[in-house]
Amino acid sequence: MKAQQILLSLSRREREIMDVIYRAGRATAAEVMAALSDPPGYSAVRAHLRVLEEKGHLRHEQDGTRHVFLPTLPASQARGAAMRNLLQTFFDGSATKAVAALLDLEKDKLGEDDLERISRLVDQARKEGR
Amino acid sequence: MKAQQILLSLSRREREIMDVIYRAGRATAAEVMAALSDPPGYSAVRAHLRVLEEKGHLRHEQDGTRHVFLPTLPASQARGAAMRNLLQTFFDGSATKAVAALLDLEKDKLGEDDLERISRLVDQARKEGR
DNA sequence: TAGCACCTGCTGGTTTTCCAGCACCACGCA
DNA sequence: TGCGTGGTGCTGGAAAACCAGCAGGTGCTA
Repeated sequence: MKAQQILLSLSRREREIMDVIYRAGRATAAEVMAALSDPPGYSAVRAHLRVLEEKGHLRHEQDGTRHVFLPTLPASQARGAAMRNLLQTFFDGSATKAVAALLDLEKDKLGEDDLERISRLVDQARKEGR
Repeated sequence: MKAQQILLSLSRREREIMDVIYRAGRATAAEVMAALSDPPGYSAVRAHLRVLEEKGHLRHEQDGTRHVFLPTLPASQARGAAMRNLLQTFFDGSATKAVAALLDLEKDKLGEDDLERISRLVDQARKEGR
């Protein structure tokens, strides 16, 4: 399945749950429930997790007696797909515009060292592009 | 309503439709339908648009005999909210990581002039931060 | 003016989502 | 061993989403 299609195949709650799990990396049902906005009951969360696992978006590992859920699609790929989508929807496909928005959005939080690091990233990209 | 909450208040189709409209800036029902994946009938699209308007996410302008729909929330704010959300979900809140992913994702498409432009953006942010 | 193309508003029924409840199992401990 | 805690799987029914169809309006043109 194409990563882009995944987003469209998820219901609202399902997407929210996937977000939580990507954010955390891995999570138990209780942790997912705690992170949800306006959380439903525990069994409801579990039902969603089961469905997501059936659909192939999640898998779980046994940790003692309970399950720890993690995404099937590696975070790196999910990141890429999400970023691409954002780029298309809001930035006209232009990475430059996205960087501009990013810098503006975070300007209060970014320190000199962060900017220095970003600067080096760009320099490196220029070298490689040559 | 907080911009973040908006994302959660939309159903799958609704979100898809909002994406289409943000992408286009403004669109008629027919245009929205054309842009949807696995598109439903024309009346279905119209029903969604009506609901979205009732919910306050869209408004429309008259263009001759038909309606052109546009987002209530300005694109700039929607962009910010979406970016912030992406940052939190996939990049641990770190703009630096996001830029790195962005450069990597688009490395084949970015020309020297793009990188030059991005570089200047960073420099400017550094000056302003001082 | 009649017919056509294209739009709008609304409604009802199917499908999907969403959730709480229930039965059961494993473990720790008095 | 008996009980409490905290996990699991499953199910049915309410609520929401989704969609097609229909009635009606407007403007164009033959």
